[in-house]
Amino acid sequence: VSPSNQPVSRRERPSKPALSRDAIVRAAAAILRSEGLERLTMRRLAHELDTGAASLYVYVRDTQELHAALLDELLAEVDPGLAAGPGDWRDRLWALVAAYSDALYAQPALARVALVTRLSGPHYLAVVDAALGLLLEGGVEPRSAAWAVDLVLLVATASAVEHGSRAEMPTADAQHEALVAAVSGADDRYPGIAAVGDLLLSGTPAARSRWAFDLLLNGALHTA
Amino acid sequence: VSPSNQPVSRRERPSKPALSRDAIVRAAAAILRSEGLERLTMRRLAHELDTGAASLYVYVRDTQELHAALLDELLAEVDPGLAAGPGDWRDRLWALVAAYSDALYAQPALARVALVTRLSGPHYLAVVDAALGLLLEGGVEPRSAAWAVDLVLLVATASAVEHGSRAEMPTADAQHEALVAAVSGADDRYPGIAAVGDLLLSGTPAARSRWAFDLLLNGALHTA
DNA sequence: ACCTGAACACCGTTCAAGT
DNA sequence: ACCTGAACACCGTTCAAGT
Repeated sequence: VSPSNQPVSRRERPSKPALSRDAIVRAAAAILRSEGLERLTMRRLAHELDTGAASLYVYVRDTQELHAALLDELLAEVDPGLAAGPGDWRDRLWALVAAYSDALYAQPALARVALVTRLSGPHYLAVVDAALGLLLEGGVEPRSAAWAVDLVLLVATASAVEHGSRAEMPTADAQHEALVAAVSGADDRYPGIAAVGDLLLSGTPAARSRWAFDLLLNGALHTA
Repeated sequence: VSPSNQPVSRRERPSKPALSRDAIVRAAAAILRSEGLERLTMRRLAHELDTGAASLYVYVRDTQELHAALLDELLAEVDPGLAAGPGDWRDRLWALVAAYSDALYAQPALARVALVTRLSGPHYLAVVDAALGLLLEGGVEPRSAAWAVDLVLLVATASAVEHGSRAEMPTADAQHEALVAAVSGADDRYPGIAAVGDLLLSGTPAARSRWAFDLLLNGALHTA
């Protein structure tokens, strides 16, 4: 075996990186960006790294752990500095939450991960921390703030799951029309629905998100 | 072919029902109750009905449609009559929402379906209708009520997904401990988290649910 | 210690062919 | 029209065997 053996083989396949947890997460993030989480399978990822799927399990416990790592990477896009931007504390908190929402709307499949796993990555903690700081600045009681931050992020996450999933589904339009038909056909069987009528499905997603955010803040300020 | 041919074959296999959408949904519900949604696959369901998986596609578009049908069956457990029970409108709305939560907590996998598909089944509509009626009775503006009912059910659904998923996951404890460690180790890097400390993870799920519900109602009453 | 091929135990959905 | 077997195109994870 000559000493030049390894360099030569590197020159033959210059794209093959050494296997490591970092390299795996980076390659996974690249596939996520270009093809979506659905196409990011262990086999596909291993293929990209010129190895077999089994080799990945040396560095990653399972798919869920990999997804959690990718989600925290995604949340790096949310700038906690928004908490120190212009406007009053409500506006700044909204800017932060909107940035968090945007990140998840871009990857609805990862939003699902955010709902299912307990996150504790540095970027997630940075978002929680910044939001908490603003709630306290706004005069929300510490215990209310602690519980409210969870609720605000839960609503943002669940909304991203909801809308993102529908955007991906081929049957989403048919489902929406079924609901529209049910609501406009509401009569004595559903008096409450009949009473509010079109209001139930009114408003843009953006308007409803902002309204929900204001409701949550008002609620946090008025609930012991 | 003798006239007694069919009865005889029925006696030979008395458990084989005629294939129909209804029979399929009923058999699916039985598997769901006894083994959970994870084990309810098209192949498994077909096996139970003494047929091949392909035959199911005559009556059901795909797994998602089947899941939506099962979810509406599950919501039959939520009694809209709770809206007419004792107590003031808040108590009755809470009873209704708690019943909805309980149903979803019992089947977290179906709660995930509730988040991802637009529901329009009769039992879902009955819950929405009853909740709307109570909000209007409580003096919430019609538009606020229309949007708030969505938000209240979204929070209940997302909470069921969150807790149910964690109960199912083998790594849930490790994840929770990672978060506990991160929160109690918070220092200057996360001043907001350090400020509230243990409050972030305090309270039972039941206490937090009830608090979130009150916050949502207070918010609905204080948001135009 | 790290890496691998092959295997295990499955999936949802489609489709040509039968009745 | 309804039903079927077989196929298509895949999965995540484990494990004995190699280096």
